[in-house]
Amino acid sequence: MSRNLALPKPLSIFSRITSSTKIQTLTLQPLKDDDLNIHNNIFNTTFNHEHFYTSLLDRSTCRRHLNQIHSQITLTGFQFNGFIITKFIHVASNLGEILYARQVFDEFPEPYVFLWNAIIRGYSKQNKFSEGIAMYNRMQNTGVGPDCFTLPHVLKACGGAAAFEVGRAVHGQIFRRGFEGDGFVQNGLVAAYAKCGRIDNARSVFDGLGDRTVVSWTSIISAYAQNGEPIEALRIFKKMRSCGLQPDWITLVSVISAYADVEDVGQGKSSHSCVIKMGLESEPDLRIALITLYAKCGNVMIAKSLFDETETCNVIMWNTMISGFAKNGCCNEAIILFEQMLLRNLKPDSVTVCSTILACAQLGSLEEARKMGDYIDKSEYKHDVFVNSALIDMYAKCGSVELARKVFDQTKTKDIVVWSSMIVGYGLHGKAREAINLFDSMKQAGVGPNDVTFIGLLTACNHAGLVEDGWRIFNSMKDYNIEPRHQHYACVVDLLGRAGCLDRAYDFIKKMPIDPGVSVWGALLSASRIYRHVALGEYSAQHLFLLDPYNTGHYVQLSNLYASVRMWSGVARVRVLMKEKGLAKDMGCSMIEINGKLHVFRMGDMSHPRSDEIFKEHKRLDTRLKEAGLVADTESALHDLSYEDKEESICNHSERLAIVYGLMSTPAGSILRVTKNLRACVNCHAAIKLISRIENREIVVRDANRFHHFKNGECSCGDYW
DNA sequence: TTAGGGTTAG
Repeated sequence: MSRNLALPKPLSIFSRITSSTKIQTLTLQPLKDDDLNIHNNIFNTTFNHEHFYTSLLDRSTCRRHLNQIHSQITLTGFQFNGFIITKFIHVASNLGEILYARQVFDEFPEPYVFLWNAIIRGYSKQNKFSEGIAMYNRMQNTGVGPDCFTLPHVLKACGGAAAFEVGRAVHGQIFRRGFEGDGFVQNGLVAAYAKCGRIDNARSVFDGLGDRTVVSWTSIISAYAQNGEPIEALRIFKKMRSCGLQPDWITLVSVISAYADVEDVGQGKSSHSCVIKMGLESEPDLRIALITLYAKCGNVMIAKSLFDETETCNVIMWNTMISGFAKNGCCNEAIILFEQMLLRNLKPDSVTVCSTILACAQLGSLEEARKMGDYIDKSEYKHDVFVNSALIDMYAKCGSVELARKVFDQTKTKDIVVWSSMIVGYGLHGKAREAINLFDSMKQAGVGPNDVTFIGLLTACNHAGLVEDGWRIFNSMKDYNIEPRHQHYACVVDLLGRAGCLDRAYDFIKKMPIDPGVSVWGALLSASRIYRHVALGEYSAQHLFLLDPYNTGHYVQLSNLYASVRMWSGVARVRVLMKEKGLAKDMGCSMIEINGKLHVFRMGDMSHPRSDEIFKEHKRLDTRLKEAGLVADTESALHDLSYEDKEESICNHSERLAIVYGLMSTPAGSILRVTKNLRACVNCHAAIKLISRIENREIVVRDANRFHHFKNGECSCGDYW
């Protein structure tokens, strides 16, 4: 028998060994130290060693068990028994002891295919894909050919490492060795190609399958779902059903995730009922898919109740809920959940901290960001590339490009995402020179740019008004074989439009090789509003109302454009349109953090406990501003108010209240940081510049679009936003 | 011993 290779004669000690029946009963119980002490309970000479060691290994739960079993194996001379050692490698790698498994593998003189399968499987299971592939190559170099069990494991490794070329080579071997009819191998190929993003290759393997099982269907459905084609995934799912096949729980995970991607909460809900009908609602991984679905569709409370109902949540479930909160703007809830995790002594993984960092970035509070930064600094994730790029993004979005740069400088292995995050960070703050210089250093470091790098560069040029640099950068994209996407075109339109080159912007749109989307028309409308170009503004708005009819922002922009040229009838028309669609203007809202507590203000907000003092101080400041020469521009949108009313409602804008409260509650000379949900208005921008001078304060405002650093009466945006 | 899924950064 091949698996009994090198089986030595039993040593004398084995003349007194437990009976097989006794071992059968033992397998039902967890391993105890006594079970390992085989010297004490040995009688029977018909003992089956393989059975005995398999039983012990099956019940092992830790490295200590493995150590003891391994020394027994060696002591009894079974270290060359292929069957026992294969089992050992299998169990050790399942327990995460892949290095130990490898050590035992290396001690085996001439491993045959079962042992190779076990070690390759071990590496694949532990996500050590390149090691798995390396072992596969070594196996072949030693003259051992793969069998139908080797191939699915090595294909999994190819998928995990996104090693398309290796996968294709394996595919060739499958043909040459005649495994092309094996269902397991074929499904493995579909999955491997899908994970490499080669959906066409995956599809052609699937199309060639004679016998399609639920696993085959699930493989191709998830292939489309993972590659950004959820609609095709769902179409294939329908086809599978029409062939009379019932989905199992893994199929449903992929289907629900496709519904989440297309944000079809209705169909998602019917899958949820299907899950309940099939009695699968307590399956943790299906819960994760459902929580993602509800969170992505904006039903964050349903997601939370599913989360709360779950007795023992695993890390991924916590991650799903934290990122679900963050994506729905519930940043505080996300951070609180992270803190709860720590309080319960649950160990966050790198995904958990990335999701929480994202929540901090969205919240915009530098204080909260610093806390997170300190936590990471003391954690094992200090050198994680994902975490570092998230931190760079967070600090930049929380107003401190300096802290972002500090993390950037401390990041040892800088991948493209780390470089791009920093470039995008500079872009956000209008630091175009720094962004372009960093781009040069990046190229010198041998890192090639990607599409996001260019978004950062173009945004930087936009905010700094560097039209020609931006134009040159956009045109250089083709040198790097990067196809511009909607956002890049929108950046260029914005760049040209803001600089007043409206005709050039419009020409540019006409020549675009792809259909202009919301962002492109939005940029043109915004430029038309700045330069009061009614015809172009109306034209852009027409497109926007078709493409994105429920976005309040477009209506407000058009209305402001009409108001700026005193076309009150136009303003009224837009109002009617909004009413018909059931839309209301977004309420401006600003936040400031004082001593770790967030204070939120809306326009004319009287709800703050210190409201009286705030308004008194506001009035005093207003008088000083007027004395310093500030005149409100009352010509925008508020045409149906009297001059005084207009002036009052402008002065009561939320950011002004937040700043007044900040001035009252912080020591002289300290920096104020305010976050606003909409874009800063012209009046407030002018007022804040003046406040920074007369109060001698640096004020950092994050609006919906970018950062403004106000200092000594000037703003970093150079009045260009 | 073997295949399919779910959470994360710009």
